[in-house]
Amino acid sequence: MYPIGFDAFGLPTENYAIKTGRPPAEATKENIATFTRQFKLLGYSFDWSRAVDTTDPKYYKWTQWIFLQFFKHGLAYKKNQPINWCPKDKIGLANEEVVGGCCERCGTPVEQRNKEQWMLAITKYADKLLEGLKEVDYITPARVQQENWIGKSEGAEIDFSLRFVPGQADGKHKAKIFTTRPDTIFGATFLAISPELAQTWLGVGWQASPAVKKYVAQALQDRAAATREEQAKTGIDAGIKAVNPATKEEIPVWITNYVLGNVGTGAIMGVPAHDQRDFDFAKKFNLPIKQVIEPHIIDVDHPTRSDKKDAPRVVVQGIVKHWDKDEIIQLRGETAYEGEGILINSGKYSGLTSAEAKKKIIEAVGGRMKTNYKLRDWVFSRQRYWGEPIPLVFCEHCKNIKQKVLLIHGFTGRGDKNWLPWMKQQLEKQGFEVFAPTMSTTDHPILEKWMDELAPYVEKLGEDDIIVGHSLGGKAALHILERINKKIGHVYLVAPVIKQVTDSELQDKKDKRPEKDYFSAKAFWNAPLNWKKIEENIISSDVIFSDNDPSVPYVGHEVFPARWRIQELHNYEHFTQAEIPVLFENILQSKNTGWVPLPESELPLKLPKVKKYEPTDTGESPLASIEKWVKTKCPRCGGPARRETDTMPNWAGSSWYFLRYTDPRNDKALADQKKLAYWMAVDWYNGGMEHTVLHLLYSRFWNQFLYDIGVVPTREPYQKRTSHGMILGPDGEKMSKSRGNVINPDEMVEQFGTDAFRIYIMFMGPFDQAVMWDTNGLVGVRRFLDRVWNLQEKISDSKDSPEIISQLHQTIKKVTEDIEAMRFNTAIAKMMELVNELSKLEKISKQTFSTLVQLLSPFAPHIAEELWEKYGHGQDLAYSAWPKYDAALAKTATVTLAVQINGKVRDTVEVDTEITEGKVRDIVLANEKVQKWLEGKEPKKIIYIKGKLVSIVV
RNA sequence: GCCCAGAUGGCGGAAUUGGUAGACGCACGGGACUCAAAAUCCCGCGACUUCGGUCAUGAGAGUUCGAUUCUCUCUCUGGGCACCA
Repeated sequence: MYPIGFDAFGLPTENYAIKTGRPPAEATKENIATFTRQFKLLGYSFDWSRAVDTTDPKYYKWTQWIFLQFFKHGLAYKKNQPINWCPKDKIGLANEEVVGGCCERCGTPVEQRNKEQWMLAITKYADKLLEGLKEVDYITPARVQQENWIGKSEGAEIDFSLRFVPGQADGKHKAKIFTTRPDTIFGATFLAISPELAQTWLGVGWQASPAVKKYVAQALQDRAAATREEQAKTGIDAGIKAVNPATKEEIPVWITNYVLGNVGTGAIMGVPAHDQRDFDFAKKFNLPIKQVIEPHIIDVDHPTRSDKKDAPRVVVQGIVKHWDKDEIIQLRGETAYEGEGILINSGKYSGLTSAEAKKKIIEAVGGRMKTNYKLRDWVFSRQRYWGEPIPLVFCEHCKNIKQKVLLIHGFTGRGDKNWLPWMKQQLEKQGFEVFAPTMSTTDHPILEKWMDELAPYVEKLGEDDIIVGHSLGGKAALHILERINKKIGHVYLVAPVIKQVTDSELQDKKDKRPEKDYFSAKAFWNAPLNWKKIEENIISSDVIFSDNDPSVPYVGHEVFPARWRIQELHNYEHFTQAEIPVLFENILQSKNTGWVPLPESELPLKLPKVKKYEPTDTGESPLASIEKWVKTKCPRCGGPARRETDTMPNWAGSSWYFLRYTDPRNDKALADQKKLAYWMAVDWYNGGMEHTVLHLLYSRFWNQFLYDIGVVPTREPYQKRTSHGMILGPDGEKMSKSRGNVINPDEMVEQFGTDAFRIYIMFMGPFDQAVMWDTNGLVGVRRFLDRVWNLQEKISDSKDSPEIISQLHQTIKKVTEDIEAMRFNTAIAKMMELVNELSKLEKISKQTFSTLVQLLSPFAPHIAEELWEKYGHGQDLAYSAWPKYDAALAKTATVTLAVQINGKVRDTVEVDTEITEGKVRDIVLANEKVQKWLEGKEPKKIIYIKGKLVSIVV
C-alpha cells in the first residue's frame, strides 16, 4: 500500500486567508487539486482511492473523537500557560511567528501573557515513548532526536537545610535540589537557586535585602525578554546559608540566572570543580572550588576493553623520546568514562568509584532517586480559526455536580488509617464526595463480605466517579469491577495485592500480623480475576507501586493486561505514611471541571463560516465572536452552556492519518479493527528530517495512547523510519518562494519529459543526502532515454554475445539490489553502462532489449510501457514478472587481476576466471614488469585474492 | 557548549566483510558528419613529470603486503538541541 494524503490545517493557509479574505477551505481544495494533478503527471503510483484530507469534516470527526478519548482518560486538561502576545496587533503568536523576540509582522517586542490552554499529558508517556524506540528500526539521527527531546535524566533529589542566621538551624526551611551527580556532593561549595524559586520564597515571607529583591525582579524581567541566545551569568549572594548534608559545612546560597525555574527543582548544588557552568560562576564570583573526583587511567595497553565496548571515554595520546635509546615512543591511555572517576576528599567515600558512591551517598544524606524528563506537556490549544474545533462545552451547572470517590483500605487497614483520612480531607476540600468505610472483616478478610459491605457505595458510583484501592483494597476494587454492569470513570490501585501467593510465602511474612489472619486472607488474595470484564467497566486506570515496599512487590504486565498504566514510585514503603501527594495530584486530574464532551453522534463539530480570520483583539479565536456558535446547550444536563472556542494545533490531524489509510471512508470508527490488524504497523515510513522530532513524537504518542485504550493493534505506529535528502535550489539554498529559487515540475516536464525528470531526481545524488538542483543534469538523463529509444533500430532475431549476456545479468543484479537499498543513482548508472555498450553494437536481440525495458520501467514507466507494447508484449509491463538474475550467465570467461609489488599496482594480467592459485603465481612471476621490479630479489610472500589481485611482498 | 551527519577531479557523485581511486553524468577540449550551425557519433579529460614514474580521497599520525574504507587526534561544513543541573 502506497498511500497519499493532504494535511492543510495551520498557519500558512490561515495567513493566506487573512491576506486574501478567501475561505481557507476553498484555497485548500484548489491546492490539493494542483498537487494531485502534478503527482499524477509525474506518474507516482499512489493508491488514490485511499487519499485523505485532514481538513475534511469526515476526517476530522475522528481527530475530534480521539481528543475526546484523551479527555475522558484524564490526559487532556486545562492549564494557565504563557503565550506569545503582540501588544500592537493584539494577537497571540506561534513560536515560529516570533523573530528575535519581536512580532514577525510588525516588529513590536512580544510579551508573555497567561491564557488557559488545553494540554495533553504527553509526559505521562515519556518513559513509554523512550522504551518504544527499542522495538523499532529508525535511522540513527531520528532515534537520537527522539531520545534527546524526551531527555531522561536519572539522578537524586536532596534536601539542603537552610540557615537564615549563620550557625543557627531552625530545622524548618529546606531547599530541594536535583542532581545527576550525587557523588560530587562533597565538592558542593555553594547552593544556586533560580530567580523563579527566589520569587516564591519572597512570596511566602522571606525577608531578603533590597538588593536581592531588586536582582530577582531584574532577572525575571530579563528572562521574559525570551531571547534564544545564552545570557551572561549573573548572580547575587542571597545572604543566607545552606548546610551541605555530606560535609555538614555551611555554604552560601546564591540566586542566579543560569539556574532555570522549570528544570528539576529550580535549585542546584554548585560543584565548580566538576561542572563547567558551576565553574564559570565560581570563577566570576570568587567562590571556593574543591576537587572531589579524580579521573583515572583505565588501561594503557588496551585501547578498547571488551567488557565495556560502548562506554564513551577520552583518549590521551603523547609522543616521547626514550630516555636513553634513540627511539620515539607513542604512549596512549584512556581516562575514565564520561568524566566520572574515583572519589577523593569525600570522607569515608574516598576511593570509591562514582557509580559505587552514588547510591551510598544518596542514602546517607537522606536523598531520593528521581527521574526527570525534559519533555513538557503538549500545549494543544490554538486561538486560531483554521484548525479542528475542540468538541467540548463548558457547563456551569455540571461543574457543580459532586464527583464521588470510594477509598478502599487494605488488609488490617481502616478507613481512618494511613493516608486515607488525609486524602479524604484533601479531596473534600476540592469538592469531591468521599467514602472511606472500614470493612468489618479487615483482620480476617473474606471476599464476599467485603463485596457486600462495599455494594451500597458502589451502587452510587458512575462514569464520573473514582475508586481508589490500597493493597488488598486494590484487589477488592478489581473484584467490584468484574461484578458490575456499568462503567466507573477512574480506578487507582495503590500497591495492589495481585500476585498469587503460596502457603510458604505466607509463613515467611515478617510483619506483625498474626499468621492465621494471613491464611484467612488467602482465598481473597488468590481469587482469579476476569480481566476482560474488568477492562470493559473501566474508562481509565492507574497503578502505582513503591520500589522499597516490604510487603507488596512491583508487578508489571506479566499480571496486568498490556494496556494498564503502571508506575513505580521511590521510597514510599507500603504507602503507610500519612500523605501521598503524587496520588492526590493524579486523582485531581480526573476532576470534573465543568467541561462536558460532545456525544459521538454530534461529531464532527464543523468549523462555522466567519467573515474575518484574524484572532480577536482579546487573543481569542475568531470563533469566539460568533455568538450563535458559542451559545449552546449542555449535552449532559440540557442547560445553557458555551462552546470551547480554541482549535487544535496543526499537529493534530497528522498524528493519526496513517491509521485512516487502512480504511479511509469508514464513518463508524476511525478505522475498522480488522483492517487495522491487517495493515498496521506501518512497515516503512519515509519522510523529511524536519518531521523527526515533533510530528514523529506526537504521532507515536497518539498511537500508543490508542493502543492503550484498545483502538489500535500495535504499540508503535512505524516499524522503520528513513529520511530522504532535501533537493536544494540551484543556489544551494533551501527552495523557497521568497528566495525565488523554486523549480516548478510543470516546466521541467514540459522541457524534458516526465521520465527524464523522474530519473534525474533519482540520479542526482544519494537518496538520503541534500543535493543541489542543476537543470543541466537533466540533459544527460534525457540523452540516455533517447539512446534507449534509438536502440529499437538495432532489434533483430540475432543472438547476443556471451559478454553482452553477462553484462545484462550483472545489470539485473545491480538494479535489483540497488532498488531495495534505495541506491537509485547507481542503479541508473549501471543501466547507462549497458545502454552505452548496446549502442556500439550493430544488432541486439529482442530478448535483451525487453529485459532492459523492464529494468528501466520503475524509473521511466512511460517510455518503458510504450516500448513494451510496441515490441509485442500483450500484458502491461507493470504487471510482468521482474527479470531474474542468472549467476551462471553473469560469469565472464576471463578476469583482470591487478599485480601489486609492495602494495603498489605495477601491472594487470588477464587470466581465466577459474584459474588456480599456483598458475597465477607462475604467470605473475614470469611477468616482465614484475621481474623488473623484483630486481632479482626473492618474493617474501605472495597474496592472492581471487578475481581481484596478486600482491607480491619483497 | 552538546548531539547527529558529512568532507573524494572544474561540478553532481561512484568504489567499504580493507584489494586496480575517480564508475555514471555534467562541463570542457579535439575530431567526424554539415555549405554552416544545432543534434548525433568517436576520442581525450586529477596534479606533476626528465615519460621511467611520482604525488593525490579535509589535515596529521597509527595498524597493514595493501587504507577513501579500520583506530586516534585535529580542522572545516551542514543539521538538530541548548545555561536540562
